Amino acid sequence: MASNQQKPKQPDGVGIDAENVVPLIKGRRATSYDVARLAGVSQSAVSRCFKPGASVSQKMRDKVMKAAEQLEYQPNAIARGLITQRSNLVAVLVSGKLNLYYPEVLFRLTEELSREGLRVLLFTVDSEEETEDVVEQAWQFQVDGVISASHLSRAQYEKLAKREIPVVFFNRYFSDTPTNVVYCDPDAQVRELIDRLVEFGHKRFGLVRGPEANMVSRERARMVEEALADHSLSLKAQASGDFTYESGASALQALMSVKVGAPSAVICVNDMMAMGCMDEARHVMELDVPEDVSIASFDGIGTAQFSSYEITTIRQPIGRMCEAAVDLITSRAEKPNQSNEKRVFEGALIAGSSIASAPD
Amino acid sequence: MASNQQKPKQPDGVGIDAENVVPLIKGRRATSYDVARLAGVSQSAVSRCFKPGASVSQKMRDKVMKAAEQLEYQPNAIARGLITQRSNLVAVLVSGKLNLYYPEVLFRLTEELSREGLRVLLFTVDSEEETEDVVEQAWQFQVDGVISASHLSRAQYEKLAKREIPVVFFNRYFSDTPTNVVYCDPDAQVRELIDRLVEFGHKRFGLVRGPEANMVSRERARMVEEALADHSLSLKAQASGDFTYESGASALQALMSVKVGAPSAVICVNDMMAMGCMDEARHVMELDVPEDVSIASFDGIGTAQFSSYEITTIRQPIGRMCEAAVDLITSRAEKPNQSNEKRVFEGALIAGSSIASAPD
DNA sequence: CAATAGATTGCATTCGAATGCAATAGTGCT
DNA sequence: AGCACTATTGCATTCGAATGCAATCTATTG
Repeated sequence: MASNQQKPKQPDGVGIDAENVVPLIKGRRATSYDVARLAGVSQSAVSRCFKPGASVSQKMRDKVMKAAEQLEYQPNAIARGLITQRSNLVAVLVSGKLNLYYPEVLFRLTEELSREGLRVLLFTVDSEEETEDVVEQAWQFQVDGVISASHLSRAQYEKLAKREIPVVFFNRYFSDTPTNVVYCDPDAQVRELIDRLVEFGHKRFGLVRGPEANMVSRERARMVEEALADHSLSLKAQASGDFTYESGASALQALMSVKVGAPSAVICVNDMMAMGCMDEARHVMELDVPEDVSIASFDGIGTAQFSSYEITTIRQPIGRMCEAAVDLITSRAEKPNQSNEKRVFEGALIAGSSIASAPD
Repeated sequence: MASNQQKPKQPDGVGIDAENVVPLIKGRRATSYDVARLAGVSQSAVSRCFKPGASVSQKMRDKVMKAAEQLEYQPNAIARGLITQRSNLVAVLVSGKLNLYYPEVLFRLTEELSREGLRVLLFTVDSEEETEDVVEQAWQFQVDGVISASHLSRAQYEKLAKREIPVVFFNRYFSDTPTNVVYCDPDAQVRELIDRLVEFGHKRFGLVRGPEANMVSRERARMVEEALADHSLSLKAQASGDFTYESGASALQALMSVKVGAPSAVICVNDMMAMGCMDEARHVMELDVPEDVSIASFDGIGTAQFSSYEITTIRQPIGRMCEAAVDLITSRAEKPNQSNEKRVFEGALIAGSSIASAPD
């Protein structure tokens, strides 16, 4: 062991701290053995000094730390991961599409994870087909958990579950399979929003959905329809997009291109499409928002509150949701057999300037 | 070796493919030894089957692959990293601030890296002080390279360089230390932009900078000043922000709050601040853009082209820059001793609707 | 001062895959 | 069939840190 490097002729005696200063070969990392040799202790002692809560005397700790500093030693996370079976990596799956919701979630998650000593292994996923590759990669890297804010096919989810890798779904879930979920339920706020719009005299509602396969979109759409039904109203027009700005713009065209009875209020299932709608209305169709058409949506991303938009929207408490997601991961990483948990958060209706009384 | 699990009473003979179907204990990963046992071959054979270009017969490959599939075996990237000294991880440093330039770069980099079989270890860094931690983490994980689109202190850079970890600076560099750099040089487009503004009759220019310590901001500001000097003009007002929307909005207030001689054209060193300026002008100060004040900037992010903004800006070829960054990393990971390289790209002037003739 | 519990330390092994080297199998040719 | 090569395969070791267990040291108590 530790017989790499031509040994610098060291006396057999346990020369504490002798001139063992290994002439660090350029580019070669110092290992725990190097530190041990320099400090005149065993490798296990070095290992223990870097493990919080291990039984080490102060004298030992000082000696080792001094040597470690001299050699710029840092424990090798790869080797540690191999033996401990914990990589300290968490795979985070987001969509690569231009939907600014994702960066907000991603950066927040990164922050929260790093607070727990976990690093983010980032994957962008834009379709179910891609999930196979991603899951395989995550598995290869022995990630301690997976947080998915994007697609994750059921088959791949089950592969992870079977392998006992904690998975947390961020604002999405399978309706028929229990999983760990962090979810924002905007039901109450949807009612509040629709109430308000109805008070404003709106009767013709349009909806811009996401892809049919998307659960968040379906749920939000369902809530809108139910809230309308409470007022004995129903959707007059629908269109769908893919959560991007551009698709929101086209959707508005579709909704408004009817001869008569175009909606006076349009609800989009996310902010990004609402921004597209609003711009299309104002700058292409020359409609006033909110005078000619009211627009409201979901998410509460920063951009949608820029003063060009000020969209009335139902905000997700992203910060608390990210904390919860990380908490679910860490607790499951420690005790793998915990049952699934669903943490639900309320939304918050943000009053912007994108809704107003219905035109006559 | 491989003597975990109660051995299922297996005959000593080299039973090729006998009933060695290890009853995979739930949660335990299959290792190359498990596959080897089931296929009746050696562990090294399994390893070779998963190494592209290794010398393996077709018969062997079939046997191993069949067994691997049965056990859902995937090589363990951690163990592989330990022995090969390559982790296939690349640390990417971006700013966590709400500047939408970063997500664009990040997602694009992720895509390009994954094309090369590399994974992104994400770090958000918002100040020089944070870089120490980040570099230490990156080092612990034995990353194959670091791409920094955010802060990275010189001391930390040198630590990485000394350890022969390839580092690529994305659109930033130290003026006095050679490094690997991918950079967009907008010099020609700045001249073009200023020419155009001068033709439009502008004489009073304002500039919104970033933090003084930031190189990109300094360079862009210098180019603007030089281009103005070519027309015997100089800046009439300056303000600075931190690249965010909000700071752009405040900056505009500062620039315009003079009694007389407020600038008729404002250049921002990034799009995000330009969006803030524009919104502040239009929605708070009730100025028309571009009639009362022209606004132009740098970066060319998607959001700045939404029809509420359509900012005239100098776009960076982010796609090609990301490709270049990845290329620099991979080539250095293979041959560590290559000299530093700086790849410079031209910008492109995007004509938006945010500039017009100077008001009288 | 001896005895004993408790705190430290070192030894030896382990994690899972890659690889140099030696052994073996397979091929082509005369 | 015999020989010379080349293509495959297996053996044994390695990467760097963590950890159970045994050995040693320290402190406390009678």
